[in-house]
Amino acid sequence: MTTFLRMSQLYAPTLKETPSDAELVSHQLLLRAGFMRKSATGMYSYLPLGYRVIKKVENIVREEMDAIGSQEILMPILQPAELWHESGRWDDYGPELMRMVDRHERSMCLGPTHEEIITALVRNELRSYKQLPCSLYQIQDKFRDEIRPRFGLMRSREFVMKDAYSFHDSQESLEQTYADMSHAYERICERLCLDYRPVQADSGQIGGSVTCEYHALAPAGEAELVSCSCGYAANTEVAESSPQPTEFPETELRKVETPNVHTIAELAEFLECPESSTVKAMLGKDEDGKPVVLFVPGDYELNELKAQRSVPGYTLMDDEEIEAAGLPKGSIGSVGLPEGVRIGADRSLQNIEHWVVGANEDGYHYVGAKQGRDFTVDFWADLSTAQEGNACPECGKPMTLTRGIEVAQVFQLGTKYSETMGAVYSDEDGVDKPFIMGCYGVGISRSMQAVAEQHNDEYGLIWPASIAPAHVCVLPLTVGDDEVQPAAEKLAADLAEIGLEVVLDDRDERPGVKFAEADLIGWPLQIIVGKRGLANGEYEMKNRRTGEKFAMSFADFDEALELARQDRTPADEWLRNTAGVGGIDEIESI
RNA sequence: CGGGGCGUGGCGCAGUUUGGUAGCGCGCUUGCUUUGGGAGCAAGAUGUCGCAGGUUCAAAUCCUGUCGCCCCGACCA
Repeated sequence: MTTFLRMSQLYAPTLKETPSDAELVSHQLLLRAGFMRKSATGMYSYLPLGYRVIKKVENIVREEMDAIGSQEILMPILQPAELWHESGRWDDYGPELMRMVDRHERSMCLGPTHEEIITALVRNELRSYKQLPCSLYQIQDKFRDEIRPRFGLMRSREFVMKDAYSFHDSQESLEQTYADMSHAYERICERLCLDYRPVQADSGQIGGSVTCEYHALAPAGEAELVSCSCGYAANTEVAESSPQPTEFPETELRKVETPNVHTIAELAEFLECPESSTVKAMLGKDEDGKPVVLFVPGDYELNELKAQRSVPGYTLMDDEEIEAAGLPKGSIGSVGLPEGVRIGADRSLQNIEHWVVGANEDGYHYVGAKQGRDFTVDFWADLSTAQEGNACPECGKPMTLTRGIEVAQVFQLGTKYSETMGAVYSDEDGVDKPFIMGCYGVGISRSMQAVAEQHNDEYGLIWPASIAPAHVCVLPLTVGDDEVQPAAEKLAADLAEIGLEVVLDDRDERPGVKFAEADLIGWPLQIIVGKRGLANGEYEMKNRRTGEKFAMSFADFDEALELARQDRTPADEWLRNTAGVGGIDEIESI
C-alpha cells in the first residue's frame, strides 16, 4: 500500500540558529534542516531526510552504471596490509591510510579506495581475453585520515563513494569504457542538477596517466580551476600557465641595498616596479636531497606538482633547511649561488633578458641580472600556477578562474596494479598479459552537499525533484479542523497513490512554523491546505525554487490525478506538468 | 605539525579579568488564550560548569596535566 510520511513521526530535528562551527551554507543548512549530525570530527550520521537523499543519489549513480554494463558488487571495507604491500601503496599512500592491527598483530587498513582488493579479486578468475572487458562497481563507505577534515561532507574521514573498476585487453577497449564512464558521469551530474565542468587534473595517489575530474562549480569549492568559454577547464594543479613577465629597465648587473625587503610585494614597492618585473626563487631539494632553486615570475606562484614533474621528488625546504643550506630566505637569487645548486626556471622567464632577483645576501637584491652573462639556468619548464586571464591552451582566449567541488574522477590506470600484483589474462595466443585497467569514482555524500551548496536561498535548501527527500509536502494549516485535516489527509494519500513521495505536516504547529520548516528543508513542492482555500474550492501550490504560488481548483486537481492514474505518469513528469516543478529544465530556465 | 580559540541544562551563549548561593535566550512539560510566515500569558523540569589532580575556609573562575572540538596556516624565498 502506498503511503506517505508524517512530519509528526519524522526524526528531523531542525535548528533555528545557525550552528557556529559550520562555515559553508550547505553545511549549515544540512545541519539546520535536520539532514545530518556530526558524530565526531569528519564523521557524520545521516538522519532520515539526509539518508533519503543519499539513497536517491546512489540510485541515480546505480542506474547510470548499470546502463553502461557495469555490475554492482560489494567488497570489504577492512583490508589486509599484504595486498597493499603487493601494490607498494602501504608505504606510498602515507598517513591518510587508516591503519590498524588486529588481535593477531596482523596489519590492516580501512579502504580509502579498492584497487588492491579488486585486483586480487579478479586475478585468479578473470583469466581469458574472452571475458574482457569487465567492469565492476560498488557503493560503500570509504575512509581517509584527512589532515584537516572540514566543511561537513566536503572533506570527511568517512564518506560514501561509488568506485568502479574496469579490466581490458587493449588500450582501445579501455578508452571505450573510459568514454562510457565519462558520459555516464555527465548524465549523473545533470540528473543531480549540478552546474559542473569536466576538468583536466592530476592523478594523485591513484596513479595512471589520463584522468578527468568532474567539478561542481561553487565559490566554496576547495579546488581552484581555470576554465575557458570554449569548454576547456583544468585544475590549477596542472593547468598550463602563461605568465607575461615584464622587463626591468636596467641592463647592467647592479647590487641594490634593500633593507627589510623579503616579500615580492615589498621588493616591487621598493624598486617601484610591477611584481611581474621581479623573479621569485623557491628553494627546494630533489629526491636525493640535493638543493634545487626554481624561479617563477614574481607575480606567480610555484606549482609544486609541476615542480615534481621536472624534478623528481621535489619538496620545498623549510626555514631550518634553508638556513642550513646557507641561503637567506627572502633574498635568494640566481646570481652567485653556491656550487652544486641546480637552477630551474619557468619558461616565461626566457622572455625577459634581465632579472630582478635576490642577491643571496640578506638585505640585497640584484637588478639587471642577465641570463648567460651573470648566471646560467640548467633547465626550463612550466613551473608556475595558472592565473585568471592566462591564455587557454586550446583556443588562446583568456581563461577565468573559478572554484569547484570535485564530485567525481575517472582514471585510465594502465597496468600499474595488474603488473605489481600479478593480475593477468591469457590472450588469443595463450600468452599471459597484465590487465589494462581503469577506475572511476563518484563522491556520493559529497555530491549531496555539492547540490545543497548550489541550490539554496535565504530560507533554506532547494532540492531538485530528482533527489529531494520527498517530492511534495502537504501543509494543513489548522490541524484538528474537521474540514482542513481530512482534506489534507486525502490529498496526501491521493498523491502518494500516483507515485509521488509525499510528506504530510500533521503537527499541531502554527502556520508560520510549518512554512518556515518546509522552506528550510526544501521540498520541491508545497501544497497548502487552509480554510481560506477550501472555502474557494482550491488548493494552493507553491514551487519552492521559484517561489511561485498558484491556486488549483479541486476539479482541476482531480482531473490531473485521474490522468496520472490512467497514464501511469512518472512522478517527475506529473510534477512538471501539473505543478510546474521540474528538474534540469526549470533550473536552466532561471 | 605550527598558531589562535572554545568546552557551563537538549541547542546557542553570558558569567572567568577581580574566587563567595550557576544565569539568559531558544527548546521541552502543563494550563489558558491564539491560529495564513518561526505566537502571548502563567506555572514547571533539566547542570557532578569536558576530565584528573593541585592551591584555598571557599574554585565554573587561579595553577598543572589531560581529553575533545573549532578556526587559520603549513608558498615571506
